[in-house]
Amino acid sequence: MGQVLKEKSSPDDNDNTGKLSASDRVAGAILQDIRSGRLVPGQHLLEPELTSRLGISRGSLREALKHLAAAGIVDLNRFRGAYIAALDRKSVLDLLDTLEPLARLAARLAATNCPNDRAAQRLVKSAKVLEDLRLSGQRGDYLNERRRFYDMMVEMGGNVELARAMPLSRTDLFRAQVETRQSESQRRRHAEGYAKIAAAVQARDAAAADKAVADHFAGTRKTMAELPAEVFPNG
Amino acid sequence: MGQVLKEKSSPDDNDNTGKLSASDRVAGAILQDIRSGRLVPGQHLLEPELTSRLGISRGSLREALKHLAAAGIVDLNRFRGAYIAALDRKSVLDLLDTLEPLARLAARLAATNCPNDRAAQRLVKSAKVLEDLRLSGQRGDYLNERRRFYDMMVEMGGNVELARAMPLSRTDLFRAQVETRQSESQRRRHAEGYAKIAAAVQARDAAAADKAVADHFAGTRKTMAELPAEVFPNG
DNA sequence: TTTCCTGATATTGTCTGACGAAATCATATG
DNA sequence: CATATGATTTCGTCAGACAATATCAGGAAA
Repeated sequence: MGQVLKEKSSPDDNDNTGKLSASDRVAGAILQDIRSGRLVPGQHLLEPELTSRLGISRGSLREALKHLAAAGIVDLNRFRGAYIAALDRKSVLDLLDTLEPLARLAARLAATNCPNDRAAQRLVKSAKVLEDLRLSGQRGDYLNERRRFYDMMVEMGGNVELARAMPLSRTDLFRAQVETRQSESQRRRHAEGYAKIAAAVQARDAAAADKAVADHFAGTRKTMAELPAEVFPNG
Repeated sequence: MGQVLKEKSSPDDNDNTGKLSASDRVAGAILQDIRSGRLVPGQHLLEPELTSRLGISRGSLREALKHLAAAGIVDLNRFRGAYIAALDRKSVLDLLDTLEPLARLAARLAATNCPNDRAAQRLVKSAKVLEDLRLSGQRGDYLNERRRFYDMMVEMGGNVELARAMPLSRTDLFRAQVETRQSESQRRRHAEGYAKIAAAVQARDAAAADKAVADHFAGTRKTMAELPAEVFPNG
């Protein structure tokens, strides 16, 4: 699944009442722990540890793990358990190639279909928050806000299928791997990318939004090329 | 989530031994039943019926349903159970907008990175099989071969993340809705689209492959516009 | 010492049974 | 006919059990 994992009630939630099932809470908690750094890519998830820590039964936990596996967040190995997925360099570049056309579509749609000025302003605000968190905030806060930025942009575009297909949770995963290894200038480049995207959307300029996303991805590819091999599994 | 649901052992399978878990077998069986028409969009899936028919426990079934829900194949409603997802007209058009850039990327990659002639020939062969099945075959056979075509093309391109992100299972879903309502000419247009894509890939012409996919999607949009409202839920 | 085999332990995959919560259905009542 | 009420169904979740498999520790052999 493209993914389709959010923690709060959202269009793709499994229930419409606002109450989350146990497995959804668990899936959200694991995602949150990945963004915050509590769980790291490659880490082995033990059922006994998780069930006791989260206070749920094995059945609910296993449902959550199936959900996360479908989203590519964890790898399930028969009789060996669940591991937080770890992306090697090729997978990261493949993921960027895959995400880019979807993100560009999202940006074009947001610029075209932006329902009102308040929505665009929220996007700009989110970009500003990212700029602030880049310096002051915790790592998890930055990644949470980044996710919020994408979710908002997709929602503004009004294409419900896009929200499903965009592999944002998987991107969170590689961001979590990379986040602590970036230089200040790389971090700045990243945060500024969102500001430019938001500005283009606010200006209702679809072509500029498309280009802003393309530039943003080019910057990310540059950063990936600059990172040392130890950041990725298998050299 | 893009999807990530295959029935046989495949790159995204949860085990590397070739043996499938019970929940994966169930998920595959449900997908197959959708393609073959045994299960129709909107249908309510009852746990007691499925556990007895498939001979598995409720726990395994629920794991499978979580997996399918993450892929957008079933809707899970708290205390109301699982329903085969049904796409209204807007969702179908949104899905086409989302899938198109990914399919074009897949075609370009396949044309560029096609490892050997045999692979390209298999793609052409698959397109021919589709042309045959269009007339003679069962509905499920056509949709299965169509899925195989996409899987092959993606694999030829060598981008593993693309396989995850492409919402092919969700497309199966809307194909299953639409398949029996198409005219002969619409069906022919669809099958011929694959032949043109395969030819461009075989010629190693990325630009032509990209255009062939774009044309194919344009044809599908046309077909969607021609279909009557009763094909889709909610008019 | 190093390597290989073997058994003990740990972990997962799966099933069964149970119970409360919520939805659905049938019936009675106005 | 509409509505309220109780019975039934179905789901969400848990606890416990057992088999299959992987992992690890310790001993035997080179």
